Parts: sequence; structure tokens; C-alpha cells
Amino acid sequence: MGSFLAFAQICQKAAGIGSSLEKVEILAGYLRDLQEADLGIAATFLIGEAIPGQELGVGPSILYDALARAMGCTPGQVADLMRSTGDVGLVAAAAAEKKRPLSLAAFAGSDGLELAEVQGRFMAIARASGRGSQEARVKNLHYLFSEASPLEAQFIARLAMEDMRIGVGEGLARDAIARAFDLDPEEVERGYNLTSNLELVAKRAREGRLAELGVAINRPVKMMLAQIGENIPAALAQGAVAVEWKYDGARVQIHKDGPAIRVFSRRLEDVTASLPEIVQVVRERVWAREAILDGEVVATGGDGRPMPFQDILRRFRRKYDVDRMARSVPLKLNLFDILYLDGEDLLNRTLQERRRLLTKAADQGILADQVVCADQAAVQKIYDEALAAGHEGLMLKNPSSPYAPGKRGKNWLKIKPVMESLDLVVTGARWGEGKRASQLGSFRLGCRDVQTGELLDVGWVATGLSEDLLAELTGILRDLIVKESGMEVEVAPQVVFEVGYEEIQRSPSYSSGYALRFPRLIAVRDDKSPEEADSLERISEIFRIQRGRAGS
DNA sequence: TTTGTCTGCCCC
DNA sequence: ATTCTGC
DNA sequence: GCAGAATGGGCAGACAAA
Repeated sequence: MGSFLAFAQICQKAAGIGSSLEKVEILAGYLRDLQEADLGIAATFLIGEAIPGQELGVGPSILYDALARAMGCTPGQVADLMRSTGDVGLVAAAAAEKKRPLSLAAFAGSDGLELAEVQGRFMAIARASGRGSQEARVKNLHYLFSEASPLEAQFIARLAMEDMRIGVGEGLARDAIARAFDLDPEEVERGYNLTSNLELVAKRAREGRLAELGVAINRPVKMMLAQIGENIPAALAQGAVAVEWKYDGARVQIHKDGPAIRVFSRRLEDVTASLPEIVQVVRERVWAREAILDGEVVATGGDGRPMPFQDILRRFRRKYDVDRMARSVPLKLNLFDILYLDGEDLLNRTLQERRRLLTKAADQGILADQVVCADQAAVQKIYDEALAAGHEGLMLKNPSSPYAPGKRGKNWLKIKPVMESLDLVVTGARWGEGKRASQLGSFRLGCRDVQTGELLDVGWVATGLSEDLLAELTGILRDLIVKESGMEVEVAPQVVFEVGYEEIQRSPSYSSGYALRFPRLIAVRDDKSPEEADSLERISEIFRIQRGRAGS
């Protein structure tokens, strides 16, 4: 019981199974027989959480360092192995194969790693701070690799990266817990979406006490998310919708317990300390004694237009100079939903009803404008206004829908404009990982500088490519490589990509001075030469007029 | 002290 | 965030 | 339709190296 080897074997088995149902069955059988403490650890390990709620501070650099030590080679050689396998797990397994035992005891055959022991090491890694902490992380990882069999090492490495790559995410883990203890998957999902704590859910499921997990102040609820909508007419097909601006800001969930106020981010991080003016405005303008509120914060500049998203980023996670930054990038709150009010769970009320309660619970001035409307022309008008104001587009919501925590359903649709695409030159590429191992997985883009004839960087693209196209491009670009360093290659400028995006941003890191927000490949332009690619001038012109700034 | 690198269930 | 893929 | 995987720009903070 509780052996890490057994866990690793289950992971290996799960990775090799395509069918979700079969995967769930195998995981359920494994979880069912674990004791309480091990159940909690195994459940979170399965979804790649080494320690629930804590940051490990381990990335590729520290992990490769530890692997190099375990193998008795250089970090560079580890990187070479990474390039050929695209998988830290396989590199770690090779390391365990080659290792010399760290101690005689290890050699004499210790009884193998326990789940709790592995998590204990990860705790030590997470706790390390201050001078020498990176070395401490490397040492703890090295220790684990030295004690591990190849199979165990594979999943220790993946845990260290918090990425298991076994085709098990939150969804399947939840289903496995339900199956293990013969419960309704919907009930397990509900418990998880209300607590975000898989360990707790697994234990309560085992005890048959899932129903005790409910909405509570200071326990953040997973946020309801939106799907991309086709267009306004399609969204109106079912009747009237609640229309709101889609703000270019950051999502917040606010918990108010009398005077005590906490703010959580999209990933349910506590960001209260970084956003003092939001706390203040909630204290002054939310009348409800107890509430959980959902909304978006935006930064507004002197011209009344939203400031670049980059400025909002400067506020989140900030620990120092918070008040000074609050003055230079002031945030405005736009509440659009309420999940809990004075002891009552509102999740199953309709959006319309929740909006009514929200209107009574807070000052109108901190609410997002909303109208319920079935008229296409009227919705179009609000859409045009949102874009002219510098925001992203519209949210169209089903007025009779409940608040579905953690769901990305069709009850909330986002409508955004399609920007005209750019034709850019591929100037380099990077070797991929996992599914894209030993293929080029992302591509460096350049635009023309008409004056000098040079190609200037505008960033990278790595999505929008099918597996076939990826293989084809790897074949073509491999022959164009002029320089190679680490995971990156430089290629002769020959291939042109048509690239889509949401917005052009000023960039502090690329030589053109611009970068694309959410770049994706639309097509390979076989018909275009690099000399016909778009110029820096065109990019800066689009930057100047985008999002309704043309007339201002 | 300054500069560079790494990390983040980061924010989008 | 976006996009593709297998179920 | 869903869940999972692989990837984007850019920010602050924490360390390590210079």
C-alpha cells in the first residue's frame, strides 16, 4: 500500500490507454484500495499537483541540473536528450538507469519509495527559500532520482514539472474518484468545483460525505467561463440574451464577510494585497453583509480608454510599491454576477434573478452595464460601442441559465472581431516536446524593415498547426537550418506564414517593437516570397488604428 | 550593488 | 489565452 | 461536445552571477 512504484505503474498503464472509460476504470480500481492519506496524495499526483496549493519553484533549468547530477553528465547533455526525446520523464528514466547508488543503503535495496515520502521531498522543495534555495531544490530532486527505479524516476520528473502527460486531467480524476466509491460523477464534480481541492473531495467521497462541501465565504468557487460565439444572429437564435461588454481586463471573484474582503484571481489565487482600491470600493459600495461577487477589473487611462492589458498585469501579484502603482494604474471594478448572498447559495438561480439580487446588493456604479435584448440591430450597436471604447467585444448570456462553476458552456458566449491577418517570414524555430517531440513545434516570425531590408522579430507562433502540417514543416525547415543552439534553430528566410491574432501590442523584447497577442497560424503562403511579407509600417499602422482608435 | 535568469495549477 | 485531436 | 495537450506575450518576484 502507498508505494510510489504502484502509482507509477498505474500512470504508465493509464498513459497507454486511449479510451477514457477504461482509463477511469483502472484509476478507480487503484484509488479504491488506498488508505486515506495515500488516497489524497495519489489523487493530486494524478493531475500533476505535487503539493496542493503550493508552488514548487522547479522548472526545466533546476530539473535538468538535478538530472545531470543523477546521471553524472552535464546539463547540456541532458538538454540534448530532451531535444531527441521531448520528454523529461524518459530522460529521468535513463538517469535512474545509469545512476550510481548514492548510499550503500540504497544499493542494499531499501523498501522503495512511499507516496508520502515523495510528497515530503516535494514539500521540502517548495519550502526552500532564500540564499541557496535553488541548490536545495536540486539536491532534493537528486535524492529522489537516486532512490528511484527508472519507472519511478519518470513520474517524479513529471511531477516536478507538474505535468504528468498521461491523459488524465481534472475531468478524468473526478470520474475515477466517483467510480472508485460508486458515486454520481456530477456530485464529485460539484464538490470539486466548489472547493478546488481534489484531496478533500477524494476523502469526502470515500466517506460518503460529499454533500457537506458547499459554497462558503473565503472558499473560492471555480469561475464560469465562456465559449466563443459564431456571431450575433446565431447567439440570438434561442431568444433574448443578456448583453454585456467583454472588458479587456482581469477576472476577479470577491468574497465579502462583513468588513473582511478578499479578492481572488481567475486561477483562484488570493490577490487581495495587490488590489487595495478594489477592497476599498467593495467596502464602501457593496451593501450586502455577506456576498460572493464575480466581475472584471479594468484600468482606465486619462483619455477614458482602457489602458493596455500589460499595465493591468503590473498590478497582479505585486507585493511592493502597491499604492504607488495603484495611483498610476487605477483599477475600476465591473461586477456582473453574484453567487452567494447573506447565507444563501445562488448558483441555481437564473442569471436574471442573480442580476436582480446583484442590483440590490451593490451600488450601480460598480456594476457592469447589462441589457436583456432580442433585437439584432440593438445588440450590434452595443457591440460597436464596446469596440469603439477599446474593449474586446461582447458577452451574450442566457438569462435563464444557472451559474455553472468551472464550466465553459454555451450559456455564456463571447463575440470578438476577427483582425486582418499578417503575412510574416519564418526566421527560426524551436524543437517541440511531448506530442511534438523531435519536430519543430514553434516558429519565429519576422516582418520586413523596408529601409534596411532586414527582418525584424515580431514573436512566435505555435498553434493552428495540424499534426500533418507540423511534420511537413519540420521536413522543409530542417533543410533551411543555418544555425542551431540549444532547443532553437535559425533558418534561411524562405517560408511565409499567414498569421491571425487578437491585437498588436508594444513589445519590450522583440526587435520590431511589436508583438502579436494570441498568434495562430492561418495558412502557409506558398504563393508568397519573403520580399512580399508585411512590413513594420503596416504593423504600426494597424497598431495605431486598432480597436476603434481610428477616429480619436 | 547591479544585471541576468528562472519561475509561475501567473494574467490574458 | 487559441487550436487541434481522440473519444 | 468535452477534455487533454501543446503552444503564444509579458509581468513581478526571487535568486544567482557578475
